[in-house]
Amino acid sequence: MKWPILQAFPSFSPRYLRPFLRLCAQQSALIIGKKLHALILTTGLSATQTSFLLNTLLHFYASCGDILSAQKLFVEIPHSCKDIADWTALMSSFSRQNRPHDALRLFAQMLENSIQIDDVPMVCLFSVCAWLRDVGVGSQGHGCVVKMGFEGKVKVSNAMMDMYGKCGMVREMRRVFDEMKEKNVVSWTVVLDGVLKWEGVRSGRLLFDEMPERNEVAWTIMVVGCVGSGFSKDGFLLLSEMVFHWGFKLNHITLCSLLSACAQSGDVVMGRWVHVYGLKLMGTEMDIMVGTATLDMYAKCGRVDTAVKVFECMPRRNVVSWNAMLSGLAMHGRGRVALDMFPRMIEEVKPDDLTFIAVLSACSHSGLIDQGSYYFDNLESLYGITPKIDHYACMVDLLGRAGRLEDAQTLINQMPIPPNEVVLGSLLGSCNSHGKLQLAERVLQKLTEMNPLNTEYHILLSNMYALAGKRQKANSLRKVLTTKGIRKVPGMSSIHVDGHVHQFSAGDKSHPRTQEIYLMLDDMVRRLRSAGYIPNPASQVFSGSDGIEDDAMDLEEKEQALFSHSEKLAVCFGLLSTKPGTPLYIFKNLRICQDCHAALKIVSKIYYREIVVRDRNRFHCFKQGSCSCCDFW
DNA sequence: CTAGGGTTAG
Repeated sequence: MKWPILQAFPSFSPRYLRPFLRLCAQQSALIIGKKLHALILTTGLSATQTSFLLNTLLHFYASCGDILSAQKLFVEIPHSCKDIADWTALMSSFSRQNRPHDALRLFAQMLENSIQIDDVPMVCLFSVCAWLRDVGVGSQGHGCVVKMGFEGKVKVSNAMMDMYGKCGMVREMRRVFDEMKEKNVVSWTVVLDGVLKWEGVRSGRLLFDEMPERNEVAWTIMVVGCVGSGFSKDGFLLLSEMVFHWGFKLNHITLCSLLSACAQSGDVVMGRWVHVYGLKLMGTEMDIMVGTATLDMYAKCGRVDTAVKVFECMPRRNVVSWNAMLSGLAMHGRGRVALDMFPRMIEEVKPDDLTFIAVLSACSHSGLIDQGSYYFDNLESLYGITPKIDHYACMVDLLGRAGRLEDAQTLINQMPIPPNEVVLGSLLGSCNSHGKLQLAERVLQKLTEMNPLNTEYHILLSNMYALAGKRQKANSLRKVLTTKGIRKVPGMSSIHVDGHVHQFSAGDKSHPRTQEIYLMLDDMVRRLRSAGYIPNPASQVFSGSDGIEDDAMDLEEKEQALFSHSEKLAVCFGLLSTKPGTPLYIFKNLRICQDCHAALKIVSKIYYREIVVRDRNRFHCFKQGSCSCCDFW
């Protein structure tokens, strides 16, 4: 056997092998490392010599993410040679591979085995708790830190603050921060992230200005925080200051986080800027991750055609890119296109379970029942994928939307896993669209057992009662909510104009241009009526989405309430603040209401405007009197 | 022959 690699070692001994294995670990060169491991076992090193290498090998496998091999070595290492670093290597490997519970179990075993814990596993513990949002275990960890006197270790405190921040315990986080004698950029950055998330952009900005030192991470977090809270203009100003004044270069991680923030908030203006920056930085050799984030941004900002273009221009694509593309098409109701692309996908990459969530939801949003059933039935046999609860949820959705509620129920009964909230919530939604009151009652019962705090389901059923003329039942159901003191999430619609996000709630009068908006609304309703639109007060009760208590209203009031739904207000503002003929892009946090859906179809026609609405479920593109969802939602 | 393990930005 000739191994060129052997010639690299003047003497085949741990002394030379160890640095080589470390290099493999650093570079994640799993194959080469494995060959070395094989050599070590076969080349006749003495048992003592080999045992000197076991820890290094463990570290190598742990850092390459080959947990199985790492675990095997962990068992093989004799007790006398196993120390804290070996435990920590394995634990951090679990945590990096998204197996937080295994990491926690290992930590518990360390305690059971009376291993003297030092600061490093503590950092790892907090990172796991942060990921799990488990402040219970996290604060126990805090206790350990105090007991063992690790508070002075900056990294430990940073990880601890991150844990508190991720869990929403801002006060705890700040307390730790204030008591730290020695802080570094990371400390400030962690706190900045938490404050932005839980106390808002204003407090975040104050903290940001106070920071003694800001690296590109801090800047990115600040910009993302602005964009995420609708402060688009401030975000953009900060981004240009970061790049042009301070000369920070954006790397692919920064680009991805910015793009994802733009996708979430619907900020296509900044999204485009970031896209262009990426193009200049990388040219046609666009990084796969950045390319994927870019197409995802365009899709989620309502520009699905641009998303397709970006996708087609990517020199290489992985399964994530394909999944993003397919689910983008699904959200836009382009189920047919998505299915046509699928054969091309399986030539390029191996589909995973997310792929089929995209495919099934594409079928569901486009009413392609047969195709959906086909893929679902063949998941295992053709693609080797065991259906998970989310796939069942898609199928229940698909059947339910199509009115096949019996089939949906049968499927739920056949599931090997008990149904979760998503599955039943989707079934309830279908009961609603198909007027199955009795089934809805049963489903609601189960849903309330699962999640007593969710108001949406009660409102849905209460609206169904109201629609069926059972006012008393409807009201008593609503009373249940009020006596429990639970308030529903208010419906909000927003629109980006000139770098600002304008947000509206139902009947909102807080906008500086309220007067003009309501004049426009009057005009709109008048023109809608003459175009044949009949307001549907039932859907005021029915939609429940924009939340106006409606017990005592007469018909006229109900109509008025209907007219001032948040999405209509946003459209009116859009009509009067953008150039004629330009499309309007509206974002709504809940599902679009049925009356608004009917109204916007006509608006798109009589105002010659394309109106794109992103609601919680999908996109609706209103154009010349019809909607891309084909009324199939 | 004795180092090796960890935090923030998808």
